[in-house]
Amino acid sequence: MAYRRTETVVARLAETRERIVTAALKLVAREGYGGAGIPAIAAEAGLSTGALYRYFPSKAELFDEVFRRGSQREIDVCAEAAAQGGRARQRLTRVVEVFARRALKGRRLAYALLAEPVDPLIEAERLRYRLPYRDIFIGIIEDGMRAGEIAAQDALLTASAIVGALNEALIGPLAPQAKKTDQEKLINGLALFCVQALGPMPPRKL
Amino acid sequence: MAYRRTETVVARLAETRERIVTAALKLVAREGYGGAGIPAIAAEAGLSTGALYRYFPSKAELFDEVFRRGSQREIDVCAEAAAQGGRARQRLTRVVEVFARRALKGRRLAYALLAEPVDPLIEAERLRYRLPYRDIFIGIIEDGMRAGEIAAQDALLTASAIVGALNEALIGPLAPQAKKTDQEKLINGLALFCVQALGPMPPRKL
DNA sequence: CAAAGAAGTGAAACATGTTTCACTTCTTTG
DNA sequence: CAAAGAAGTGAAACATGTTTCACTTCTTTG
Repeated sequence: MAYRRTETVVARLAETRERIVTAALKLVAREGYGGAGIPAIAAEAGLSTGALYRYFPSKAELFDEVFRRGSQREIDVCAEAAAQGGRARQRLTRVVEVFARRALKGRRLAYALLAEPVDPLIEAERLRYRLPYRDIFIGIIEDGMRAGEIAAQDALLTASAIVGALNEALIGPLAPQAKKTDQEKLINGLALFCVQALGPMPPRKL
Repeated sequence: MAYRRTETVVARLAETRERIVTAALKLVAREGYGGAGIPAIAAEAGLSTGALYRYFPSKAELFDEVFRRGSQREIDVCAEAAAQGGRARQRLTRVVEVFARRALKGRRLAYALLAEPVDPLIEAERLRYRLPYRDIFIGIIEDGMRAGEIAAQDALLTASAIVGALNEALIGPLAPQAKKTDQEKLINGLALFCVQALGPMPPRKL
């Protein structure tokens, strides 16, 4: 045998793979899906179209990773906000504020991740990355019910509705052609909406 | 001149046009967008692919009408539910119940109209038909604020969030592969969510 | 540095639709 | 029923990407 993947090569391969994902994310964040075709991504990553296919077997699989990468940080930050203790309503408020504030800061990418029309094939991947948010809310709601802070309810339903409410209310302001809105007002309004949707504090059991 | 569009012909043309829209709606409702390509729609309407293009200059324009047709009835029913008087919270509850109940009854079509991944080109058309719902909610909220029934708030924000909450909470149950859920519980849960999100009754002004 | 095995190239092939167009059929009129 | 104008046909052309592949370049080993 005359060739073996040496450590250096393996490292470079990993680095190239990484560069592809980064390039895709960059293009999506800058130009949306229109500017993020395979040849453009390959070029941005500094390699040929054909070579890209040594790293990802299809565009769908590449974008699975792109979404994971793009979403993971946001999800982590939200999860952290949720984990910081306090009562259910406080935690929910924190998460909503963090989520909305960050989305409004990285608008173009947030728009692509949440709402920009995209190929059906890829849409399926994107949809998957809503679930972690929903699960964060489910956790908060269940804790709140257990602690008697919020009335008994279907946590899955409430959590899904909150996710939908956040996304839909943000789509307008996130859209590339949106005129700028008062962000703090929007964030506070959204947090209030979500907290109120949980319903009033239930009467204390004796 | 040897040919003139006679009334009969005009009527038949209108009828054919109508048949195209109906065929498209039928295919979408039965098989989703995968089964609703131009040739399939033409065949279902009983004419050739080429002929269809005498009635609609492009697929996007055809689907604009398809969505209008598919949504208009629902929008009308919701608008009617909103118009039936009562206080803001009652009206909101009625609209949410009507909307959700009807969506759950015509599941496949509702799924296609609300959530099924679709070509970006067509997605843009579909998005447009969310606005009427939002506007219905805006009307209710503004009436409620004027009447002092609900606290001052950004009606656009609240209405958007409600639309998003309804859609997202329904997507799961509407998806073709969903296991069946307790519909009445879902409907009531959604209505409660939305009403509570409006916030508590404001203190009466003296 | 020759041999072997991978990785990289980029033009061409493919895939998957939508849309067009040369031709045919139908409808109307005188 | 001939002439004229539309409507209808459906195979072919187009459009718009993604994906492949014959070939080249690079890396490693003995």
